[in-house]
Amino acid sequence: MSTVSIRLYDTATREVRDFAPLEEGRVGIYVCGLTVQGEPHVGHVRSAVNFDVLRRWLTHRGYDVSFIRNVTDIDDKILTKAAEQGRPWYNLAYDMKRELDRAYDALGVLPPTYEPSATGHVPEMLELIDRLITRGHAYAADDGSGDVYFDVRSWSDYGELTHQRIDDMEAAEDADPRGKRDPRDFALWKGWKVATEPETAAWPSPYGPGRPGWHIECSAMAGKYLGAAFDIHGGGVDLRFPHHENELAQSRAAGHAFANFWLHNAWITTKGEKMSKSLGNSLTIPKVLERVRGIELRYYIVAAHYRSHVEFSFEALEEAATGFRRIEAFLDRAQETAGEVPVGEIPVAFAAAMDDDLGTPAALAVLFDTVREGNRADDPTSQAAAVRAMLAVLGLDPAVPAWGPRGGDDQALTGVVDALVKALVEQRAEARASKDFATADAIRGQLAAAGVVLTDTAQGVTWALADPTTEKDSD
RNA sequence: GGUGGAGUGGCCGAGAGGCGAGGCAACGGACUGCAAAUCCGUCUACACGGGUUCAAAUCCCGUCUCCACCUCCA
Repeated sequence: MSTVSIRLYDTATREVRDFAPLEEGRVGIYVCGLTVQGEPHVGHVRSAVNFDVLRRWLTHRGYDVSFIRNVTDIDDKILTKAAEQGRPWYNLAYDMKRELDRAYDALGVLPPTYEPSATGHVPEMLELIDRLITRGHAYAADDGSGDVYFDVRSWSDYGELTHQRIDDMEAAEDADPRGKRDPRDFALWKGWKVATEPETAAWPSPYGPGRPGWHIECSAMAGKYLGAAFDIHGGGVDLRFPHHENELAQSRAAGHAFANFWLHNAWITTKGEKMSKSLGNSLTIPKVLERVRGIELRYYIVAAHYRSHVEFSFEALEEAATGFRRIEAFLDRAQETAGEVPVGEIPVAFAAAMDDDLGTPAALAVLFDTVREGNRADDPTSQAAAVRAMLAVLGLDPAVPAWGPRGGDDQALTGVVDALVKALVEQRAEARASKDFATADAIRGQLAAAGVVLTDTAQGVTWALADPTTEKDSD
């Protein structure tokens, strides 16, 4: 196990480096999850899928992976949106968290080892803040606001993650310096604004009632569940600065070595702009899943390298889905000719691609090569087994029960339809045997009209539901 | 102003000095009663201008265009 060398791109050093865990055989990963303030969209889910693949690959390589992904369930936006909607902030946050869980499930993202939430870790954050104040890297504002800030000037390494110098940074646009000593100082603790904020959003602290700043939660929770030093910290590119830079600064200033590798996934944009800006909710997960299945959306995401910017379009998504169905069709055929296909060994070339900074595109090329080889073979069992192994490690094995029956249909119903279709298939076979092709085609036509597609193969006739995406152009 | 990233064939999307990634689409062929699927084959590109090299999509210089971040956006 320890001889395999996985290489990963580390944002901090700006290079692909050999990955070695701090502790033999174990890997700790902390990924910044979402602020649960709205419905999750394709972009949000990309991060989750990318890091899910990382986790699965490390697990496949024999590491015992501890995977922590947080939920930010209190912040300015949650408070603002909840107020707009006239409901308690915790109701909005909880609601959106459940929505997010559904999205993760729909995309086959494994549950993390643990999913800590900010509101559940206020004491840990306060402890860290206290430590920073004691060490001279943070201060309580003297403007009576109850805010506590991190003192960036006190930490000479500030900017090390994104390689920026403090003096080159633009000062905050919000202009209101409040009680900051330097405009770049960031909030560790935000005093309760009695006039505008609900009492439920304030926690007691030595600095007065308030709530945590954004960055401090990740430092506190990563420290609690993964230790002062851990292997990998992940998130979207936008989080590099300020979020990760600040996490790093406050953690190091508190005396923790913190993350060894920093991984960042690139964006999915639509029409050249960030999804969060895109009009309306057309790209929320539930909406997108009206067009393709979750496993197909996942495939689309996995087909691009995690560090490559992806320009989302439904055309490209459906094209990808078509490609994925080719893999599924191969597995179906293999199963029909050879019975249950086991999960086999992963080809060396596939593993090499994955070891090289999670080269999923190259890995998929190996997968498709294997599919073609299997389609050519008299007995496709070994190729099918390899394909299943490769899919499994990408979280794309359609045989995994979590994906449910094909097309989302009920298993029992499928059995009934199967019996009915088989009866018609027999009638058609008789017609074909007596060269009555008009009747044979009529039967096939009837089935097609009902959404059942027949395929004649050397081994007999099979049926499948028509491609749902081509049926759904009505709206 | 600072820090990063990108421009690849009809489309998506890899690669990062030589030996044509892969997928989707299209076209031709095989198979088929027909179709579908599958297989075989075809089309085959690196934003622009210079340069280095036996050899450049890949390295260097310059130009253009686009994107992200710069204090609570994955």
